[in-house]
Amino acid sequence: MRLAKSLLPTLREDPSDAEALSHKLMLRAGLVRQLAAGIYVYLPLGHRVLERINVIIREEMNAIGGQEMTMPVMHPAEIWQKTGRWEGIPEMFKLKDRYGRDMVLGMTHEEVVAWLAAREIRSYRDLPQIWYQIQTKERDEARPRSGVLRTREFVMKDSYTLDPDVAALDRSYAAHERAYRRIFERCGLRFHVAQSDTGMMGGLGAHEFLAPCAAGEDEIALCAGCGYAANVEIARGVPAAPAFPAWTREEVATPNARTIAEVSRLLAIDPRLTIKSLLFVAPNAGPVLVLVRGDHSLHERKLTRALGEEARAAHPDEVRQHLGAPVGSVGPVGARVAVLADEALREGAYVAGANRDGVHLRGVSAGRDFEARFADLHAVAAGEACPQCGKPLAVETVIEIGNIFKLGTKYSEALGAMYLDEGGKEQPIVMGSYGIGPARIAAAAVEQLADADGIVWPAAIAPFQVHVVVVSLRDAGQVAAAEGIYDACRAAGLDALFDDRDERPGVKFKDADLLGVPVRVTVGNALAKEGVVEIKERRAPRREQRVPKDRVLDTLQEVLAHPR
RNA sequence: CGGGGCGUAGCGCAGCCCGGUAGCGCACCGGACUGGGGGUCCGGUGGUCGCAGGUUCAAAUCCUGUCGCCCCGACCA
Repeated sequence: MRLAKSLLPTLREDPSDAEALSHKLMLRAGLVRQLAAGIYVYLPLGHRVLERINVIIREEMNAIGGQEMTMPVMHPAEIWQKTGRWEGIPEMFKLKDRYGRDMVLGMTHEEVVAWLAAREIRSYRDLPQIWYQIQTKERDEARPRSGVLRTREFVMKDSYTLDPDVAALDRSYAAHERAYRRIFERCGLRFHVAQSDTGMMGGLGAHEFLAPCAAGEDEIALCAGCGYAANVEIARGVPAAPAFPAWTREEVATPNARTIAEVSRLLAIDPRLTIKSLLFVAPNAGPVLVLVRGDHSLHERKLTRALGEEARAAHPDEVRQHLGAPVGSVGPVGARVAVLADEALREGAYVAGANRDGVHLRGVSAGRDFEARFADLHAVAAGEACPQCGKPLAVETVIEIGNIFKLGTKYSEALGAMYLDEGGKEQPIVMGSYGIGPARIAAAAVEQLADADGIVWPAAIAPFQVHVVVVSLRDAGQVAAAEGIYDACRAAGLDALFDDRDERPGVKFKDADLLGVPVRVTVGNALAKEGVVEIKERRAPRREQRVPKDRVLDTLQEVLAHPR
């Protein structure tokens, strides 16, 4: 591609709307433009990156027997009503056709797959199947953000497995896990595979593929010792217990001290020796006093799981009503509501609110001073012990780039996707569903590899393999040599970008660094003086080779064959 | 949905408090010089100041409403 006449608008400054590194760089390097909140145009360069990622995904999906197809973006409401997902999903775009019929814009395709399977799959002999597509999804996100990382419209590779039973599903699931690992490895990403919450998809199990990066939205706990990795939503860490002083139970005056920090400072104790008491109200169970250790924070997803329903934080007047004391002075002793405590509080004696303003209780122990149900409730912090091997856990910020779910029979039963087994008995098809976000792969690669000068693409997903820069358009020798190199690259099957603009060299070099193409060939003064051009790797700018112009292609192929 | 911020030329911003001819840098167009890390000089083009209403002799500026975008949180198949 020749730059002079291409739509490749680079920006000298960071756009004011962009915060995340990948957002800034993808805008600056001319990969994308934003049409509306969470809705993006992919310009030619961005399109190329996505296509290269999609090629890798296709190869690996085909390798495990995936069959590519295309399902509709727009669906009749009926199939969603049958599975019960028509109601209660705020992200669903709903619309009506001209006759007033309800339609939905697809955010995922379990319903369509189950509908299709209900018509086309009849016998155990038809199973297993792996169906996939690379197609646009629409989700009315509450808060699109971070550029291309969280959008309302995005392309997704979604695949679905159909199996006769759970054992077969396990095999399809394992095949996907292997394929996903290969895809992300080939894309040049650092990533982790972690157990995850099955969430509203329901189902038998799930894993997420997570790429560490600063702009991430999730956190995972990782164990370097045994490889344990889990989203903090479900990760179980074992916090070290503090040294408990030999307290007898007594009241202590804590005037004007409400927060854990204030109380522990006033009493000159370790915050780990305090209990944080939070009143929640559950729709069915009513008020629940939730306890975590003073230095811990409650993870609300864990609370939801422990309660079996979603509770909300109580209003200050509700706290007073149920416990007779203001927020900050409440505690479990004598509380006339159910108490749910984090596992970390099973042992030891703590300082807790006394349900009276200005007073706390010292030496409070679960079991002796109050009754509580225990559950894992606190968000895992770095340094807690691994639940499997006891080594310290690390916590990393990550972006989800793929997920795999064992769905079970929820969708097939709702839509009548049945088959006849060997005994002639009708059985529901066991489904799995699996997603990858190509745009997130691209953004995660930018986040992980960029340096101060711009993007550094992994060779496998770079928009071009070679970036040819001619220093001076006035020098006919340079131009002829650069044209020759550009033509030779293309003839050899290398994707090349040719900066043929009449710009000063500095502008071209800055843009080349910004765009992040793996290898740059510079045709400049050294050509006339020494008969050589320069070949430089984007990721190793200090290493530069000077090669005669007829050796360029060989050198390029060598460099590209051994990235980094 | 709760909290905060911002909408002025293609991009980045000033002007707004204290009403009175809409400005700067970059980009863009023409010219001259220059040519290895975002050049210099000369001359230009380009703006319903997000939108609507109000106050006023006069509104980018004050008031009311509204739309859009960003950030934090909630949410997230």
